[in-house]
Amino acid sequence: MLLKMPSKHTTISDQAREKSNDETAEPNHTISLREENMLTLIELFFFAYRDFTEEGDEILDTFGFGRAHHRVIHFVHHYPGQRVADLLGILKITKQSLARVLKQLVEQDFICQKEGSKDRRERLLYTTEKGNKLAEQLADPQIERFEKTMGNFSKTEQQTIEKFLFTLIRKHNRQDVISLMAQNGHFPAGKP
Amino acid sequence: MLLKMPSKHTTISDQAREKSNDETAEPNHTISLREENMLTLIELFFFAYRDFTEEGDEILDTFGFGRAHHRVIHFVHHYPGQRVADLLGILKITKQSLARVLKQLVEQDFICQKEGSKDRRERLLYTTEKGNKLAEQLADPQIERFEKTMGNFSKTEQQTIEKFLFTLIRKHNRQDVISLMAQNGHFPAGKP
DNA sequence: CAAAATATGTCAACATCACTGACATAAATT
DNA sequence: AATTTATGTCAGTGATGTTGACATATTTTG
Repeated sequence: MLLKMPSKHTTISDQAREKSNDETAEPNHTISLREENMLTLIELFFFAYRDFTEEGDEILDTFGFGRAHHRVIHFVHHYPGQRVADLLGILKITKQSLARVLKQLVEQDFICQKEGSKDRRERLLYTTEKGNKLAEQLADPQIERFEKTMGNFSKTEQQTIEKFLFTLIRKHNRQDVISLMAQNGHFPAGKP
Repeated sequence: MLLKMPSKHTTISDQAREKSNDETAEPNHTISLREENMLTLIELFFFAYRDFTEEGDEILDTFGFGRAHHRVIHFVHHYPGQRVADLLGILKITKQSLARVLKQLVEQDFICQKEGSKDRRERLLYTTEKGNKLAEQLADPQIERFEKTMGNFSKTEQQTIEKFLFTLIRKHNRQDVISLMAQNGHFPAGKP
């Protein structure tokens, strides 16, 4: 299934002609070029994310898991020792949404829980060996895709891109992201 | 709810200490710095998209709509005269998923359908006046957010960012995106 | 023209993932 | 001792996605 695929009876120029003949086909009179450019970026962002998430799904299917499992196992793997509350803050989902997914991952031995040493109410989350394997299997194609993409850009450009992504994060969430990534010695949008 | 929020009894340095004392807390021995940098970008991409999609939801709630409605009305508004099949290719969802949402939007007079002039089987999709209003109401905060973000970058950097997003799209989908955007005179990753 | 392909719509059944609100337990803090 | 916190769990609900089958109208093709 394709977008506006030129076919025998409908070429792109046909469509353009059709559109210009149509009285209801010009809703964007009031849109400035600047806004139009932003819409292009917004749509590219949508398509990029659409494609980005598409890849892991086949792997997940073979385990009977979905994207929610992916996200949980990714963040537990990359930031071992998270509390449940931390994960809720990262994923911005409710406790019940997380609980269902987490329960499955623990029962099937992808994730294990350890009592907090200071606060024994806490359940610190770690991936098991089995979980590590799955996490890496899921991360590999995404890493590869980003490596390929970033390979097209200079170091400076790569910093621009990192800054762009960081700036898209809402202000009130940025410090949380920085704190999280600092756990692995990473500092988005400029190393200290 | 926050990420690893420093609280009275658990500071970030406490957590670091706890982590380094923990024998299961070092799963990433085999990960290269390059891969680590990619994981940072991947997570920033996730957080950026998470926050990006978050904003429209309050507006949508007041109409009893969800993100699926948003996506449909956005693309119909910005690219008037799409066929149903085109929309399926853009959103990459199944006919039934689209049908449910589209039906609601048509019934409630946000979108109208016109018989194709060449092929009368086609239902070309357009937004109504009511639909235009909603589409613009939904687009405005996103446009504003991107304008603010992009305002931090030079023209050259902005081109880098556009190219980055375009390159993240899977190769076999890029031509479709180009064809789509060409309908509005836009050419991602380099004007011709 | 008759047959095949195409565009769309629709039905039933189902899975995932999100939500809310209420409540329980254990442990820490006040 | 009372309160707050971290977590887990229950029941119910809704949005969004899936598959597969089938119907209709229309266009294209042999």
